[in-house]
Amino acid sequence: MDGIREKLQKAFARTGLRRTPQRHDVLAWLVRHKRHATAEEIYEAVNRSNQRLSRATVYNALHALVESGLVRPVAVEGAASRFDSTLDRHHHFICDRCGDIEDLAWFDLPGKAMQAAAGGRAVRDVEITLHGTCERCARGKTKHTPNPSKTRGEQKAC
Amino acid sequence: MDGIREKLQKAFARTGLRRTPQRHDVLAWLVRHKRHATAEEIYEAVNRSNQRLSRATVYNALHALVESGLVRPVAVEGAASRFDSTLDRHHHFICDRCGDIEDLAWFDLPGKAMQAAAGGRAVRDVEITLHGTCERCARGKTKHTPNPSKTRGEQKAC
DNA sequence: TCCAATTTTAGATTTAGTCTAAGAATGTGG
DNA sequence: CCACATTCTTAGACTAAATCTAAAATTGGA
Ligand SMILES: [Mn+2]
Ligand SMILES: [Mn+2]
Ligand SMILES: [Zn+2]
Ligand SMILES: [Zn+2]
Repeated sequence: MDGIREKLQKAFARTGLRRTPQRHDVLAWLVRHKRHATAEEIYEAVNRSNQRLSRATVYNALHALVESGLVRPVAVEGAASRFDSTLDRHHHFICDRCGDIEDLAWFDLPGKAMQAAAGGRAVRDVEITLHGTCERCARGKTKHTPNPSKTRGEQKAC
Repeated sequence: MDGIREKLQKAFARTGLRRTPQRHDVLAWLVRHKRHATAEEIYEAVNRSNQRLSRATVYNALHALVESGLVRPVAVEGAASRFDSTLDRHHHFICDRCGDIEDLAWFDLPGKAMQAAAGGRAVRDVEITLHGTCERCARGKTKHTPNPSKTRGEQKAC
């Protein structure tokens, strides 16, 4: 029955990243809310409850969190990067019609083939992304908004 | 002995994409030169020999080429997308120190596991990207800066 | 408490990419 | 060949994404 606050404190302690109020708020929002948000979305949401939080700080915090492994970035062709609080290992599916990013269950790569391909390089991370049409778009129920950066309502004090 | 011109004509014919001088120039440059160039790099290079080629046209051409499968985009976290003339199937390695993108030999995914993870989604393409430290950076003799925006903030020897 | 290092901030700046509206090129059918 | 609709290209304005700056605030430790 650890609260989220304690959980995040442990996460910060584990990685050695200094836990500032801003970093905490950004990570807490990511953990609690929809994944794959853009920096701008995070800024707007967190800034609502913490008036004095600047865009630059969101970027700073996200960079720090990514570097320490608490957050994973997802690059999207021609659009703003998205961010994912990595609780569990998983892969991604990006719909090329609506731009939505969905989580896929983790599955392993053939380690031997991969190592052969990587040669002498030091591999820190493997990223697998499937591209295609999501089920909603396949059903024709598409809003055709490849750049879906409009508000999430609903935010709460941390 | 087909020249590059004939090869590209065939490629355009095969995909059904209209071959305009601008699209041809962009694709020809990609095929001939370094892969993984940004739209801006392509614009600057091609524009040198064809004074009347606009930035918008480079983007238009790249999008058309990507859509028809002659070029593949490579999204990079926090930096401009790069473009790759796809001659052969391969994967990518991105160095998180210098930002360089290197080609890796193709290897297959466990198709069964992948299909299970994808569920009902229509998968058009699979993208595998390894992240880590390239051999040059590992050796500490980095003088290249292929992705200048990746070397922001603190960068020591890389 | 004091201090140096780190972090945050607002706003300016740079970079990436799209959009617009007018003109040029293309191809098709006559 | 021409007429004409369609597609493509263009310059530059515009929007969006991300970084930079330098001053102020916060922090942890001595
Ligand atoms: Mn995810
Ligand atoms: Mn490549
Ligand atoms: Zn979709
Ligand atoms: Zn490197």
